[in-house]
Amino acid sequence: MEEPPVKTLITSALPYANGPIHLGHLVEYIQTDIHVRFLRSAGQDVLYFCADDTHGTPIQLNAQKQGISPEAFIARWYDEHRSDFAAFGVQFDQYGSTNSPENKHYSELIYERLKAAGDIERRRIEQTYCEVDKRFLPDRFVRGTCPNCQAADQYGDVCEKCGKTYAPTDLIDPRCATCGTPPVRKASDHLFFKLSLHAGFLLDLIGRREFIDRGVANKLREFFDKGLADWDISRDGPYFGFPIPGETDKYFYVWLDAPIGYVATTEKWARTTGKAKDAMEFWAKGSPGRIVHFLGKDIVYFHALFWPAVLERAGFKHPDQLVIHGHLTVNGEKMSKSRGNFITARQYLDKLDPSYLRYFYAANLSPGPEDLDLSLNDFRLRVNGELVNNVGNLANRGLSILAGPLEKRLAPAGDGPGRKLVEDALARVAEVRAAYEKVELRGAVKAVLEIASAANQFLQAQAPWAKIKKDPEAARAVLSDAAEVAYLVGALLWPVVPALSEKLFAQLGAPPLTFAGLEGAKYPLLDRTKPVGTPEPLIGRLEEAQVNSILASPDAPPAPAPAAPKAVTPEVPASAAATSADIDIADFSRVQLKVGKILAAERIPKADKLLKLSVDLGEGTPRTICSGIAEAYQPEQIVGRSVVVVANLKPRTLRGIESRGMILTAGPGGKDLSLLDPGSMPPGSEVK
RNA sequence: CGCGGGGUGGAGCAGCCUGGUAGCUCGUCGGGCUCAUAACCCGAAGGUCGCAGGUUCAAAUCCUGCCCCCGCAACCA
Repeated sequence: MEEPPVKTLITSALPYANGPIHLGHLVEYIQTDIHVRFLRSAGQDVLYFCADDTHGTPIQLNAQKQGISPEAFIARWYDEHRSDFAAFGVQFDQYGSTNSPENKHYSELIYERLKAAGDIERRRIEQTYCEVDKRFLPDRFVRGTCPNCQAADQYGDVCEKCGKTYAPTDLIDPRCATCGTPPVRKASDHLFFKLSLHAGFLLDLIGRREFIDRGVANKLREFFDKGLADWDISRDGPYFGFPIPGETDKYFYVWLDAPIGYVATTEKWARTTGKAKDAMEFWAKGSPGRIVHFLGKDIVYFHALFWPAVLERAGFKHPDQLVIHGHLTVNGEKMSKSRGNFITARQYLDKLDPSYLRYFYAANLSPGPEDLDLSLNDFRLRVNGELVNNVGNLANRGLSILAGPLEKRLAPAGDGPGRKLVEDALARVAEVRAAYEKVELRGAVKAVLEIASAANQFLQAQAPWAKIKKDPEAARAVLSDAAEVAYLVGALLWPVVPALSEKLFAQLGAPPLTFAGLEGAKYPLLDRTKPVGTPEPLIGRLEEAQVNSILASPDAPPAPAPAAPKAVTPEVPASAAATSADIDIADFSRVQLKVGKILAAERIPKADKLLKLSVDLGEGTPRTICSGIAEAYQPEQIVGRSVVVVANLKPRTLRGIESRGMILTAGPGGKDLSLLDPGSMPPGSEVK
């Protein structure tokens, strides 16, 4: 039965052009790439698009800090992102940018259509404005108390406690997140997308199981329970983004034009390749084909609510499916610079082959939003035990006899004991295929492992290395059949580790085998008249030290040595693309460490972890330093103690108190830390 | 009562939606093989599936309550 190939347009979420690609990003891109490769291998017509997300205040401010234009700033990240993805074998049909003429065009088009449909409303709102920074503060740059549930320190757009969405000016006691001063209120016209009108449409959409994971849909329903708020899609200048047509000094909010980047990148692809007239062949309402977005659970809100409603109202096609993945943890913890387990794509690539990571992610990924843990120990053991020892070794052990004493010739297909092995393996192709289709990657990997394992058992039982002495042709038959399975395994694992599969095909002297090629395939798969190639190990084993070396941070290795002072990780500007493991002595000497004596200590109201300290650094006037040690120490027990202080740290306001310096401690934090003790040296003494 | 995720042999996980032999990888112990990347194969030990109730002929799986851990967030500079 020939079905017409399904045309599928697949995207991964757009990485923000404000920092390096890290292993957390790669969960998504690798998951998506594997799915795309599978569909392609199965003969489907599939396109994979992505782009850099380039607009918004953080990028503007960071560019400003570096004294370059936002355009120059995002250009750097664009190149780096592309090369990182390429190195991991993530193959886009097109990689665009939201700061492109195509995106400007579609952002304006969609906006005009929403306006024409009566979905845009102008409202004069009071907004927070920082007179120090001379700008309106984006939602995320205002903090304050939630007007709905009184929770403290909430962002300006949505309360993390009660889920209520509101405007930044609704906050009680707001303050500027960058400079800490209380902002003033200033009126300004804003444009709203009337999301509230489309609750019915959206509820129906997220109720479809094929659209989104059920658990995620349940979570999303909370927004409806509270009442869907309209969506403010404009921002006042200064802002890095597209000017809104017909308005003065107003720009599209970054989250309006970011997903439109999917459309814009489609357009760019169409123009570049000439394979379609324009993006509307895919995105116009009623267009044939499927649109599938892969994204992380943190941005479901935008993709499942705003985005489909915007598309629908603008006469576009909304996505058919959202595949939501969880977040990456490293050694069981959230990946973060301060924990020392932050691993960038570059750091990884400097040390390890991308195939290991692609394999490990696949072996652990299901289609749901569960988090994935990259425990480095587990990573090594699993990769070695499954990919290297089982799959890799299967190919190598059989081929080396064939290529050696048996002179690279395969046996003609026969009815020997290996035939059943191959036929049993072929019988499982449908299962593997089904798992890939459901993005149940770990299920696919598991089935492949069982197939490979059966072939290893077969070789063990048949012992061709013994047979060869008396009956070389019997050995040849056994090894040829084992090679069949290796060939099959190569095909089944190609979406996961294409580089290894291709290597394997070459060693077998066989053409690439695809899922499409396996459709109705029968024993034998290999052309038995062709000689095999030269075997060599597909991929080496991972050594413990090698794996640990991808953690560049000095306090990361499971140290037998006493814990290093935790706090010395300097905050590197996001722009410092080069993340190097070691610093030289000059870097270290920039940190001014001094002995300080604690003169007074008190709790800070409503702060669980902070103590306000008065510390003598031998400077005449004692300094005020806030330190997060309240869970480990009572104020009275530390008065009079000597401590080590970072003296030249940039002052920072914590809980409204300016803290000038940092107290060094050892240990993981919380209740479990201890102050570093400089002994009896007087206040102001240098520490080095 | 902030929201979410989770507690299954020594470690990490699957199974739970659609009740009915507790499975996978690693580790441990014993054996085999020697072609292969100290790899491969066979066998064994090891779990009252967080706790307490309930429903049922039958509960890891459904219901109720409780305990604990993690994430988000943040005041860890």
